[in-house]
Amino acid sequence: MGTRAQHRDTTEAAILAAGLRLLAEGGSEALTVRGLARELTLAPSALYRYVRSREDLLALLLRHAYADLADTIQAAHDAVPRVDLRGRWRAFAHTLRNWSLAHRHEWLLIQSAVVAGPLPFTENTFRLHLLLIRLGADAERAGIFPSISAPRDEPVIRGLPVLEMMAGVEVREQTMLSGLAAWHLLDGALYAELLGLAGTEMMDADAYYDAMVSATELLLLGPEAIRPPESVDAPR
Amino acid sequence: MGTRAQHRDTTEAAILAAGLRLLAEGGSEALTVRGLARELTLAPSALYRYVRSREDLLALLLRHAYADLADTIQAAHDAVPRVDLRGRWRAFAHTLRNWSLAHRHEWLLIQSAVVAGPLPFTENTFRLHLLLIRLGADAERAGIFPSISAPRDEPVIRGLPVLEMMAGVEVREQTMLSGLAAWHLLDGALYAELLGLAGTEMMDADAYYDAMVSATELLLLGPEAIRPPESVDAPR
DNA sequence: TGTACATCAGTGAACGCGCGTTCACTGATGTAC
DNA sequence: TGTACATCAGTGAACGCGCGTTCACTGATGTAC
Repeated sequence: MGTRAQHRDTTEAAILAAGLRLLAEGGSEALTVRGLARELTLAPSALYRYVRSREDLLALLLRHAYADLADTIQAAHDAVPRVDLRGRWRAFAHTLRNWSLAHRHEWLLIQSAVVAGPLPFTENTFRLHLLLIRLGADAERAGIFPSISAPRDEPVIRGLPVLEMMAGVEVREQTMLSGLAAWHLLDGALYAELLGLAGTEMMDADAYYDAMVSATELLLLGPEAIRPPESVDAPR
Repeated sequence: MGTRAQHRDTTEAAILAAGLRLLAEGGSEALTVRGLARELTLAPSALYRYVRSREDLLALLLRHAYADLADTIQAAHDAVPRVDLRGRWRAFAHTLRNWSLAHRHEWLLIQSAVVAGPLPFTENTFRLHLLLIRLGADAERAGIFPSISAPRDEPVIRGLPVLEMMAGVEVREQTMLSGLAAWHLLDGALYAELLGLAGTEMMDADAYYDAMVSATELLLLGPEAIRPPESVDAPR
């Protein structure tokens, strides 16, 4: 690799790093072309050698965030023995929160569709969905079926067959719906916590999230699977 | 009331109306002092007779949105007979979505904490919390207790006693936690739908939300309370 | 009923700001022969 | 190994833009006596 190519790589890395820094400090609003140039002590125009527009820049960071979140959760999930369904879900839930707290603005970027228009769906976009569907398939194999109401004649999740193909497993629609419901529950709680919505100031945040995770377990595993109170402590 | 006071009232109303229009069309970014002045064919500076700053303007609309949402849900909820616990919850859940779809950007304003700094907590801020706590109290009276895991020694919701006082009823913490979990679940689903997050394009949105509501019922009422599939159709 | 003064809505010009993006340029790195 | 040309990173000035906010002002509405 020549000097030129090397230099380009390090500059691209520097752009990504500085972009994440700006994002972490001031949110997506703070991520401006000129601000980034300042951060890198470059002329603003120089950035246009690496990026087509500000939109592009945001999309770049969005992709990075997606991939990082998916990597982190995947790793934590995969570290749990396959038979430990509850443990796998808890790894998902708690890693989701930990990552989000550590990367607030990246999470908000992912969850806010700040980047307008048709999003660039990368292969990362659905990695967590795939993780979820496989977990659901294993749960079904273990005889766990969610008591969420059955769908009508028409499928609710039209794309389910595609996801099943990608995941290499099949699940009932209800199983997938339960998984998504549980995920929504966590996301809703995280929005509230990260945005400081009304009510959050009166919560013990950690314990509150634990309670929310417990609620998702009720959804996914049913009431008989809820542990007795004294052993509720979730992994950090 | 003199001509002057009358005029002031109508102008204030016009500002609110035009503000909501701008918000509906372009989101909170579109709500600028100059844009609003244009909308009202006024000089930008004229608005400073009615509003201290742009922040103030956003806070004004935020308060309005809060009140409107709470009013709407409250009314729908109160129209259901008190004994019909499921019906009351469904009224909450479906009115929440209907209002949000009809007022996307107002809902996002409420849910995004766009207005920085310490929010002006009005008496509306917790009206839905109070509705929820009363519903929970009635559920307990009917012998329904959520199977969400019990809290530790320390309370998770430190402000619960205050809410109980405001609501004039008492509930177990678990009951409140279940209610909040259910609410988060709906909010999470709404964020996904309104922001067009990954995955939403493959859903039948109405049926999907119905499934999410069904999941919340599982949380709140337990599995034995889930209706058989054929009568699942939710009220619109 | 009339006069003198105070209040207040609205004007229009101006301020300084930071933004995204373009463009002609310089000088260094790479390539072909 | 050396020369001629092409590629490419980065510069610096400039563009037009819309923004929030201030300020001295005008003219109409209200008030006190």
